[in-house]
Amino acid sequence: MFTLAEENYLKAIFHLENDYGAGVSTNAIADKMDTRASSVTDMIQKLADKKVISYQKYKGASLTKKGKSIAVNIIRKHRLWEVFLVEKLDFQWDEVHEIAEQLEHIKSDELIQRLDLFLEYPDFDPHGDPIPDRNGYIKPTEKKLLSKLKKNQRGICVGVKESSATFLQYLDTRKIGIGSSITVIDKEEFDQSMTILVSNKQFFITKKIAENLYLKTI
Amino acid sequence: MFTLAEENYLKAIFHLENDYGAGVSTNAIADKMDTRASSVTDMIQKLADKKVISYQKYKGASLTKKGKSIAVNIIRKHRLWEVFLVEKLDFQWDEVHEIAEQLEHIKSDELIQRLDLFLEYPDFDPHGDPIPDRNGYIKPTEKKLLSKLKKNQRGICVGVKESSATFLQYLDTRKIGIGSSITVIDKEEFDQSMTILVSNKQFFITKKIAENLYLKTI
DNA sequence: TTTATTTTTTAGCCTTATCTAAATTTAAAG
DNA sequence: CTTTAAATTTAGATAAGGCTAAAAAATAAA
Repeated sequence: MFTLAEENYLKAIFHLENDYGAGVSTNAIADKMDTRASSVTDMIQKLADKKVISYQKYKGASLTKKGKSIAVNIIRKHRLWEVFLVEKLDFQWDEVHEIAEQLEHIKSDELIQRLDLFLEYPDFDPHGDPIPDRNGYIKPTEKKLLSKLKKNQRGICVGVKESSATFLQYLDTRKIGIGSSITVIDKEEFDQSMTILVSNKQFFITKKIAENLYLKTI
Repeated sequence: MFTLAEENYLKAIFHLENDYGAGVSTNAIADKMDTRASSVTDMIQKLADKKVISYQKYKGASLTKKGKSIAVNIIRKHRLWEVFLVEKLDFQWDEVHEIAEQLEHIKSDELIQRLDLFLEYPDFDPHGDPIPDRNGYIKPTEKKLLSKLKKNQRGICVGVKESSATFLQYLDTRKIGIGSSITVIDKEEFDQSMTILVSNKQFFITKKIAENLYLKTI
C-alpha cells in the first residue's frame, strides 16, 4: 500500500515523463510538487526501494511498469471523480481539480468500478483528458495544440493542457470550451500571438494561451 | 485545519460522550481507536491546546462547542457518503462503512452541500442513523433498543447500533432490515435472550443482538 | 582542460503520530 | 488508613515526510 505522499510523487513523475520524456530530474519533480530537491531525493530513494521507479544517483527517475500502473490508476480515479463532480453535482469545470486531488486517494477498487458504471463509462474528463480504463489503457487521441496551427486552419477544441481555475475562467469569459470550433484568422510571426474566431467572435490570444488548448483539426 | 488523526479522535470522543455521557476516559478512547493510552494522552493534550476539547489531567476529556461542531460535521459527511454509496452506487449496507471512513475526511463544504442536494436531503443513513443538517442539528428520534422491550411488545426497526459488516450480514440472512416489523414472542429472564417474530418467521436471538437493534415502538 | 555554475545528494534537525517502559496519580480493597 | 491495583501520564524511541545548509557530482564556460 502506498501513502498519500508516495502516490502524489508517482503521479507527478508520470505527468513529467509524459510531457518531457523518460527520466525526470530531481529538480523537475521538486518544481512540480512545490517542495525541495532534498526532499525529492529522499522520496525517490524510497520509491526505488519499493520498485515503483528505477533510479540511479544523479541520473533521474523513471516509473517501472508497476509504478506506471499505480500512477495511471490514480489518474483514472481523479478524472472519474471530476466527471462525477461536473455531471452529477453541477460543479463548473474550473472548480473540480482541488476536490478531485483529494478524492483520487480514496482506496477502494469496488468504489471506482461502481462509480465508472454510474457515470456510464465516460471516455474524457471535463477538461478533455482521456480516462484510463480499468486496465490502465489510455485510448490514444489525435489532438494538436492550437499553437501548432497555421493561419486559416480550423479545429474543434477537445481539451486543455493546463487546468488551473484562472485559465479555465479566462476561457469561460470568452465562451471557449470543449466542443468550441476555433479558426485561426491570423498568426503573428514575431511573438506567435493569434487572432482566432470562436462562435462568430474574434479574439486576440497570446502564445501561452494557444499552447494550452488542444484541438482536433478538421 | 485539522489532521486526519485529529478528526478521528474528535469523532471517537463524540461517539463516546454520546453513548456513555460527558467526560470520556483515556482508556475508553484508546480502546475505541485501537491505540495505546499513552498515544491518547499526547493527542488529547494537543486537542486541548487547540480548544476543541476541555481536559484536565486524570479527569478525562469533553468536546467543547467548537470540537463538537467539527465532530458532527465529520459524522454528517460520513452518513451522506453512505447514502450516496447505497442509493447511487448500489452498495449493500454492510459494505459502505470503510469507504465512508475515508470519504468523511474530504475537505470541501461546497462538495457536501451539493452532495446533500443531489441525494435530496436525506434524513437517515442506510443504518438508520440521523444525518445532521448543515448547522449540525440532529433531529431527535424516539427509538428504543429491542433489548428494552417486554414480551408481546412490537416495533419497527429504525436503526442498528453497531454497524459492523458481520452484524449487518447476520441481519441480512434473517431478512431483518430498516423497516422490518419485530414482535417479541418470548423473553428469557435468565440471559435476556429473546424469541422474535419477523415477517412471519420466528428467530431466537441473544441479548447482544437485541442490544444492537433500534426500534420505534407502535 | 581547468574553472565556474548548476544540480543533486548527504547530514542534521523538526513535526506529527505512533510505540514501549517507567513513573505517577487515582481508585479499590483489606 | 495503608496497601494494592488500575488508570493515566511522562520519558525516550521510531518512522514518515519535510526543511536548511553544506558537500559532492555533473555540466557548462572560459
